[in-house]
Amino acid sequence: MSEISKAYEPQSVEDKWYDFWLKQGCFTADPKSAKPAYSIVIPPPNVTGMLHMGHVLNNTIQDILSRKARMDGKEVLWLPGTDHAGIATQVMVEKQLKKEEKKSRHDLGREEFLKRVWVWKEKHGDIIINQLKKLGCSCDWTRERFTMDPEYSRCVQKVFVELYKKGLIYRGKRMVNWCPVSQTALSDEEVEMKPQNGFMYHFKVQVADCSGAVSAPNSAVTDRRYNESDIKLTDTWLTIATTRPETIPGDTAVAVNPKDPRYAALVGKFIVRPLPAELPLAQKLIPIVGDEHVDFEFGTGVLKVTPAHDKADFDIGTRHKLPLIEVINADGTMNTLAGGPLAGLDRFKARKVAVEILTEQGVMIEAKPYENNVGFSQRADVPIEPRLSEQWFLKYPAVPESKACVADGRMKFHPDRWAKVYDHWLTNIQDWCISRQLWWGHRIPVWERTFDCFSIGSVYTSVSDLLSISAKTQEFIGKESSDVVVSIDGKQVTTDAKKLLDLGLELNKTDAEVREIKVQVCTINPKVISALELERWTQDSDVLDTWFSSWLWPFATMGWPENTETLKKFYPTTDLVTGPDIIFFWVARMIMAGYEFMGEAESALPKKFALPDAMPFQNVYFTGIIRDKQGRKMSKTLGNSPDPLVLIAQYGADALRFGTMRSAPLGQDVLFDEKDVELGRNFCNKLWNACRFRQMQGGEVQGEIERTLLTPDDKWILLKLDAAIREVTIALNEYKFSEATAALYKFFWSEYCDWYVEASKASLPRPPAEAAPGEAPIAAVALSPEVEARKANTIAVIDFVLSHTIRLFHPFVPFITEELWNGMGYATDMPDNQGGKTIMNAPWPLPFDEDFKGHYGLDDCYVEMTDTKYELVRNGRDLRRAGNIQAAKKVKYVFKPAQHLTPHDAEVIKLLLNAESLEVNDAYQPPKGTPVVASPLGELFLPLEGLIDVAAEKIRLTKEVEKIKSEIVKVEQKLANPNFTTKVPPAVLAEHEQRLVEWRTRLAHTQASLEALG
RNA sequence: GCGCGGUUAGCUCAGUGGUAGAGCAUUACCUUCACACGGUAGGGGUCGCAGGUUCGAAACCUGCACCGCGCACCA
Repeated sequence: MSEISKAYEPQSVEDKWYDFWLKQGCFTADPKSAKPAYSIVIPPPNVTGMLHMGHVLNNTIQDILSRKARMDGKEVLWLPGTDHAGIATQVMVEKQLKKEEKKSRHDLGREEFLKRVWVWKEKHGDIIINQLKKLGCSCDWTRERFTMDPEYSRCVQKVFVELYKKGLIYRGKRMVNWCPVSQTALSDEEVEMKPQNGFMYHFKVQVADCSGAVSAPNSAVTDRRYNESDIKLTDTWLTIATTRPETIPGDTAVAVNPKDPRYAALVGKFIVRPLPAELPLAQKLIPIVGDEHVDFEFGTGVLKVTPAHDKADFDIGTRHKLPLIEVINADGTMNTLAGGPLAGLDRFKARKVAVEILTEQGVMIEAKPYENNVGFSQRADVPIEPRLSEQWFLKYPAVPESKACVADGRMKFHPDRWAKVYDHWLTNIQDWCISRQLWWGHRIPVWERTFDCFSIGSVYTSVSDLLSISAKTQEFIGKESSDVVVSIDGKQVTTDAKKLLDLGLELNKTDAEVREIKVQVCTINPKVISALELERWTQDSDVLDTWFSSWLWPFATMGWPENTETLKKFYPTTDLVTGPDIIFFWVARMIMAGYEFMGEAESALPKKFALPDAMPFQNVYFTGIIRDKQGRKMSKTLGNSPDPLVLIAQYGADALRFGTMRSAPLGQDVLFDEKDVELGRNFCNKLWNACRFRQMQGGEVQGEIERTLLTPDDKWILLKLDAAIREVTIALNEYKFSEATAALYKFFWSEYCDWYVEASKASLPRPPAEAAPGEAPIAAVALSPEVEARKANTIAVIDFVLSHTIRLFHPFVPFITEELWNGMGYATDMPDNQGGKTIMNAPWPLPFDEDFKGHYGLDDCYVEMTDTKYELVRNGRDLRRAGNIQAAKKVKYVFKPAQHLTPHDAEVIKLLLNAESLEVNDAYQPPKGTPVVASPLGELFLPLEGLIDVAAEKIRLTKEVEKIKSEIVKVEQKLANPNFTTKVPPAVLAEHEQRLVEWRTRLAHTQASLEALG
């Protein structure tokens, strides 16, 4: 800090120190260190992502925790990385491909397309990482991970094999949430319910009797064997309510509640389905079934059942063995089974057309505007389509352990109300659909081949034979059979099973129709894989949900499945900082994965990982969600999200960090306002200038404080510093970041700058004024030894306070504090690993112990005494108003002390009053009308010789008197109440009595001031 | 429907039973030699409503209203 600019300029400071920290390896965690470990894994941002305010909030908190831990002497690992964001990344590259080459991914083919994704990743994947660096994040970049790194991929696939082997992963045909835009299945968590304004359509259908009909349960509707002649249309019509008339062609029944007196008798009869209109009557007939699911209060009490396109209807269909008719394609268009006019139309267009057809038929009764909740694909923002398809599912592992660790408080959530949400989700947990019909992601490590049932036992005799694996590989499999899991028609078999014949026949003898069996091999063993591929086995084409890789993040990033030094040192991690919006997506799943793969929870893995408690982190801090000033969520479409990098360029990273922290209370959403960042900048500037003031006093860092020379003001600020250290430390321990910043702000601005710095000027003789141009330089005035000593001691106090303050601030505003730490010379006295090189490992300030306080005479009475002095000053300044005197104008005060006043205190009061002089006069007789304030220290007069507006001042003081009187009445009433005086704790009683005395004193003082005005 | 937050100064928010607070905004004055990204002094609140507990409630309890969120959903 050789050149001290008048205002802090972050641009010239931030990059310099970040480079320095990197070069010095300050962020690199050493697993061999003897220091206690502290670790955090970053919530990996999407590799396609750009830094937004949510990242700023989240990562600033992680950085504060990491930096604080380093100063606490911990060995810190903050492990960074990105995730591959399956859908988002694939869509982004597809868009680029379309734009630049007018091609789809199918034009390129899977392999070539994936090459393009990697090219994109190499080119743009580190954008967000570099942005995090701009923010000052002290991540160990040497350990940066990406969820598609080869080692990471192996972890994901290994985990898949393990879970497959345990029977927790299975493939099944289920109703899933289908996104017609991305054309993939989604998990339940990726579906967001949104209220939609639509219509509730009421239409009528005619009831038919069909006495001779056979409702063939398992046949497709087109195979129905009704005789047209057996069908008797009745006069009864039923009204059905639906929001989705386009699915009518997929209806295979109408359901009523069997207890509903209106309809119970109709169960067993049929209705004529109005769509597709062109079908012959016999094919339009669908049964009326009785099902308890139907709520007869709702709609008309008659429910159309579309088992292929609705989850609840699917269940009804299963109960009544209804056929399924799929009428909607994977892309959301209608297929030919939907009927001529609808076929080929988009589902929403088809809805309109269906309504038109029904209207033409004269069966449409009404369309009421209706708001209902529709599931939307979170990613593509279109309504999802429930769809029957074959997908991979996971039965969640280690659920009881995961529930217990949070419920019994071993893992703490901050704020803890999220524990309830977490528990509720785990209690109602459904199997996780983990397969995605995408190309970008971890391919499912399952190979499949279909065999003719009759060749089993004749051509193939054993499982390994079936796998057509050479003798050499067979041996390998024999050794590492845990690597290879084989299923035949979904049932796991052992690889060394010799009795394939029995196995195969047993599997198939129940159904003569089945002529083929499916054999699955789940493995990540490359030798086995190459053998399989040679034999035309095909790998499952699906990839895994991105969260199926990020749930392994806390240990897969640390070298698992090897038992690495890093894992030993840093797992389980200490804190996790994330948003509550991914509590199910990520947090809950990581906990389950931790128990499953790192702990004793029935893991098939080597016991080297069997940690007594394998939960992946001890504390989870849930941030709020950043909103704009109007409380709206920040979003790209609204354009209400400021670009953090623009803010950093404009105000500095420290300003952004401090401002964000100050306005982010624990667990509450944050309404972001650029004003907050401005506040941060102003704060940094204040810090800068306070240090600048110290620099202007000249001289080296003063390490030694001479206790005999301490003034009451010195003791006051040291005690305030002690309090600030306590407050900030406690706040950080409780994850109350806004409280910590508020405490720092108050201490530094309102106590140190506003009072101490000003008071200290009494001990710091002004440096000689600059000579005006053309004049001879003014010679420095020699100071007396006493004054020199006092000056040096004051500077020592300033250096002490600043060197502590800067450290307290470091986790919040790392750049400016590093600049000041070095620039002010506070680093020079310290050992290299204790702050000598960088403030990053300077020790975190500790509250003063009793010895320290005793040595320096830091008694709490100095706080009270000095507060009284400052209160007198505040009142004295207020006197200027009576004379309408400008703040800058120097005026003469007279002080009539009530007790001994040291010359130093008199000087301090004079300075703080910005007085031309302060005459201390025991015998002062003020002229009538002289404004005065009284305090326990004495009376302070501002002789104005008739300048004051007596009337206005009287009014003000009279109001003041009234206010004080009312306060006195309040306290008196309390004290007069025997209920109060007998029941209240003595301390509170004493406090009230004391307060009454104080108010009475104030009353006397104010009345004296009033009388003085005549 | 179930659950969870919130409601305090114009705005954003602290405040876990004992004198209602901060920042911003605002008013007046001030470029005084660390800082106008600053200083000094001020104005501004029956703490959402109604009950209850208590000597005492912004805080604890009950109910209600409104705002927001999550989960589950009825076609």
